[in-house]
Amino acid sequence: MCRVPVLVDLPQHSGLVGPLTYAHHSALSPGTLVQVPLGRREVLGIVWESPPNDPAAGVQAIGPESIDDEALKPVSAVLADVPPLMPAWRQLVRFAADYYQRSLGELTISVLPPELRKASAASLARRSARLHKAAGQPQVDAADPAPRQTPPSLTPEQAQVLAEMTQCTDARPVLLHGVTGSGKTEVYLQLAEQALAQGRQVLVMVPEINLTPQLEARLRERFSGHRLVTLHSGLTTAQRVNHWLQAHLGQADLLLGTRLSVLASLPRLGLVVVDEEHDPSYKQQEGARYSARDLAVYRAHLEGVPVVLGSATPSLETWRHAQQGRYRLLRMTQRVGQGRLPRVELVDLNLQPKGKGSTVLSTVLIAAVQARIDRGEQSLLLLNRRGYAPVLQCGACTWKSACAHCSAWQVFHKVDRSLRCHHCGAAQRVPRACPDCGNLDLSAIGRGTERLEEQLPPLLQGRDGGPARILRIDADTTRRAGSLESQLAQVHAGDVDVLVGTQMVAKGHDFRRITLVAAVNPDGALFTSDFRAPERLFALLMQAAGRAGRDAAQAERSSMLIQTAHPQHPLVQALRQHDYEAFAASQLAEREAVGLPPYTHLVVLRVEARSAAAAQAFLADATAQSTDILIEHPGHDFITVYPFVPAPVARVADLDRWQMLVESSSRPALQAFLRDWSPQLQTLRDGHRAVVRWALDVDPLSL
DNA sequence: AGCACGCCGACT
DNA sequence: GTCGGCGTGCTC
Repeated sequence: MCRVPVLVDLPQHSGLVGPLTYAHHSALSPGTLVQVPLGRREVLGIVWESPPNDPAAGVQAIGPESIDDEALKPVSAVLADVPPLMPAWRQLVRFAADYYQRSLGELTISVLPPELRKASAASLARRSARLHKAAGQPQVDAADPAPRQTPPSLTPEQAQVLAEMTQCTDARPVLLHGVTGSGKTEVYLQLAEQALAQGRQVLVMVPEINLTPQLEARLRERFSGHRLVTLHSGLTTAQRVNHWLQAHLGQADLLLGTRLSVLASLPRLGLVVVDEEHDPSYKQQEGARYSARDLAVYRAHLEGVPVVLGSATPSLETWRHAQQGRYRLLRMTQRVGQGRLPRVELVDLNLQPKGKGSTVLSTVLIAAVQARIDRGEQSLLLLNRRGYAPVLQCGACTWKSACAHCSAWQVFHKVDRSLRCHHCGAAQRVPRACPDCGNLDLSAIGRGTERLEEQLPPLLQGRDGGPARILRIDADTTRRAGSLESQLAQVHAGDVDVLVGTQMVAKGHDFRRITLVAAVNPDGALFTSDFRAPERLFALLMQAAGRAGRDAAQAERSSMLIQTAHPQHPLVQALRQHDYEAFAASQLAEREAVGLPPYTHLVVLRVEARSAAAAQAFLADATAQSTDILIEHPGHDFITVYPFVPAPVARVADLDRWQMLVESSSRPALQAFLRDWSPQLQTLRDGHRAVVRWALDVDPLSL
């Protein structure tokens, strides 16, 4: 009988952090998937290395060694049809669990496809057999070496970038900083081609796969002789496990996926591409809160393969790495073809006549839109707020449409006459009269996309003298499957004059007839407490600007209009010049001055409790622990623990949310601190029953 | 986290 | 008299 260490899905607070020991008649190599009994159920496990004997821990009186062989439960089944997960993969998940403070078992099992977790050994064997059989068949693609798409001729910049990346051996991650339309994708494709030619697998990551059907189509077309699979949460459970297995078995050569694909098994990995690396979607916001971009860089480093981070507006973290020389910076400043970035014009809202209501649509903006209609071109109006109005207010008393469950206003949606909370989802019909005083006059304060859509028609005239054709695209109009596609098709067909939308229309889509992009009301993000808001706004507006003027013929007439009351703001000025680097420099200076990332490293302890008092009590204990640790360990210099504060939205769905920030200029020091603190935090579980959830967020996106 | 066992209220 | 509330305790 052999003792087999097996990782199972047990959370950090179970106290059983390492592998459990099972019995098996023969030794099993690490990485093997097994089914084991756990309590009263049968669960998926993965064979692991034996935990290192820690001499500092002294005699292990109650360690697994003390359990005699007869008491050990046997492994129920070995999933022999799935090859063991490779050492590099195991090292990656070990690092991730450690860095993001999750139990190794939980992280490791949770990144395997859900279907695999519950699949019996028998059904898995069936599935795996099918795949092997399919792989054995002469593949359609392999048998028919379709005349490989001849790569388009490269721009000088693309050629230069490729030459630099392929000719010199430089292990650093590459930041490919290229303006929208400069042809970053072609660079990815050529690099992928080289990796594939060497028999390696390629991982291409995108923020949201639904927004990049073009990229998938392009990869499939270009690499028709290779197998490409996708991995994202939109797949059915069956597809997901199939695609995962194809990657793991090495049958798939290309994996295109969202953040979760960074933890897929790719035994022949030869290249990692992270497109739009600045996108916040790469940060997981629950469970193990990992940054897929950061893990991609780490993974590439582990496996000694190149990694390319691409963006027109890199995250400041990445930009700083490039500035310091830790990443290799390669630039592409020209648009492919004769395309140009649109001219940026500012509309100073201070100079607009202060009328009521209509001020937000300046005469300049309306005239610009009308001119596009008259020429048969399209306009895109961006307003990052859905619904009709963010709040409803009584004209006679102080009543406002507050959410009963959150510290937020319920948003007025006129289409279905509802008030909806965008935080907890609570919805109700709009009251006929003020619930407090009975007054019938309720007024909508502020504006969202619905209201913009409603206000435009009287101000515009269609080309044929009829009404202008206006289409709104936001999360509300695209709820049904396929509706985004059909609405985009309308735009492409030219059945729309003016497109009104939230940020979802600014991302990815390649519009050919849009020659005007207008930011209706971007000022909010200039002065929020969210320290990353300016960075996000800049990226969004740069990306939106990229929607216009892709077509050489129209580039001359393309422009972006920014309505702002702060035309002198550095962000606005940088935008006007399409000057990412100036913007980054000004933001970095601010971050350095106030001690924010990338100059410091952050961890946030987030707590959700049934009452503010319960959250505070928990955080008070957590604070006491952390100060004790800092006193005991002089090695933990450079750590600052800040007083706990309410979260920006202090109450959501009847739970009070509080948080405390820990900051350090040294990442290793912060990690060392967390290794001490995290296990102590687990002990706070009992004694704080009113705390519903808490989590450590390492490298948080927002505070 | 699951999933037990384990004692106290309203119902076939 | 049972069905079921969720309190606390364990999982090799």
